[in-house]
Amino acid sequence: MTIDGRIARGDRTRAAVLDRAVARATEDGLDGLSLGQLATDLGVSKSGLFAHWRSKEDLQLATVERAQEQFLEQVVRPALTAPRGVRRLWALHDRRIAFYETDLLPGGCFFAKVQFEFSVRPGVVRDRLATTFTLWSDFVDNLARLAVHEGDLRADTDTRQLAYELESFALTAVMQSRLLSPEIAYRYARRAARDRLRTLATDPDLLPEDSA
Amino acid sequence: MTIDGRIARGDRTRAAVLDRAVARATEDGLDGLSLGQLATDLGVSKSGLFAHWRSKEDLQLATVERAQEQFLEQVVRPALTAPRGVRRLWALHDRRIAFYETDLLPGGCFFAKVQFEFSVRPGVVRDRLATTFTLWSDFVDNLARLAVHEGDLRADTDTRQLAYELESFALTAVMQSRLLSPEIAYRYARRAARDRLRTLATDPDLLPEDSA
DNA sequence: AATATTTACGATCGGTCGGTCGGTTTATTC
DNA sequence: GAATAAACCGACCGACCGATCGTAAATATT
Repeated sequence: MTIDGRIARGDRTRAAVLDRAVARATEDGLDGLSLGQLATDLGVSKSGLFAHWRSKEDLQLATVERAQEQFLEQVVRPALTAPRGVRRLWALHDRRIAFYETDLLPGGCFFAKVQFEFSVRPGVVRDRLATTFTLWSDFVDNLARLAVHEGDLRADTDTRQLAYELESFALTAVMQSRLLSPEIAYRYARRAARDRLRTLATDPDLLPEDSA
Repeated sequence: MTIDGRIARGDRTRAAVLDRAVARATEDGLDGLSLGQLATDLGVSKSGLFAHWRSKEDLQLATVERAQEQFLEQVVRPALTAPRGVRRLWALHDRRIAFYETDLLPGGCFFAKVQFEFSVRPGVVRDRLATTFTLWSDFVDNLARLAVHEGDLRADTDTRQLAYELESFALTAVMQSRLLSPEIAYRYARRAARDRLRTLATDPDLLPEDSA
């Protein structure tokens, strides 16, 4: 046990490992993740990892959970401070598609990468990813419902459908930005979301102009 | 050399290997693709593969090309027989999102899987994938331009943007169908595309009703 | 200071990977 | 039927993988 208020050594190690694991898995995937490389990166021994996690799959699961935490901290929570209504919805989408290409996480989108990696392989990791996806989708859905309630979106808006479409634009932007050009991909993703939100908005002028 | 009209032995082997490679890579990725497993599946020797391709990367490239051929043969070409105008555009999208979940290619979408796998890794394979993507995107763009010319879509339609959005819906459907539920994912993808096409169509009734 | 416990390490295991090599089989040509 | 060349195979290599184990160092408790 440890003294209250003081962080245990093991906890610090675990945190460092998982942060690094998220970064590496974003590039190489959760399967391509090499425990030896991961340990070398951090200057620790590979065998030490097995003291914290029983198997590679356990570490993969923990990595997914850590990535989810990062996402909630750095994307979801800041978006809650945005104005309100459809503007908040827009801010959330905009922050999301920009999130994975800037200084925050320059390696790309962890979830886009990993979701496709495990989409065809049943197991605990895939189940965990599905949970993450549902959680995010529900969050967007709730924000959209709120926007409807606040009068920014039309009353007959299918908020679940809207959440799906915003997800689609973000997902494609992440892929295209690497495969082709980030500028083009972002312009498409932003415009698509803005146009969609405008068609559902009670007042189209609530959304910013096309600043491409 | 071989007698005319008769297929060389090596050609048949190459074709069989690549077809199998596309299937396996769709599940495990192009990196996760094991040459030993691939050879065992086909009842050939692993070393024999190196007689046809110099390295694994060479085989990966050939696999991408084969997948593109399959896509052109089974998705693009049949769609050209569809009526015309916006209906043809719709038929193409519909066929595409259904393509990867039916008996045609039950393993999922090869390109969705592989594009994310190589989106962060520069190299010849990624360049080849970008080519494939551009080719597909241009094709949809051209069909959309044609639909404009035929009077089905509004004259001010941004066909390139439309191609991007249709791509987004298909991409997300492929991922969601595995991660969550195929039925739901397809309903979303179909509805999103239909709604989008309706907003751009000169006559919304050209598109079928929501048959969900 | 002595003890107990967590944490980390080096060495090593069995297994799989991509790739090589020498030799054998198969099909075609003369 | 001999000669030729493409196609193919089994055995093997070094490198790397995830995982195990006994032990040493660091920390906490007494």
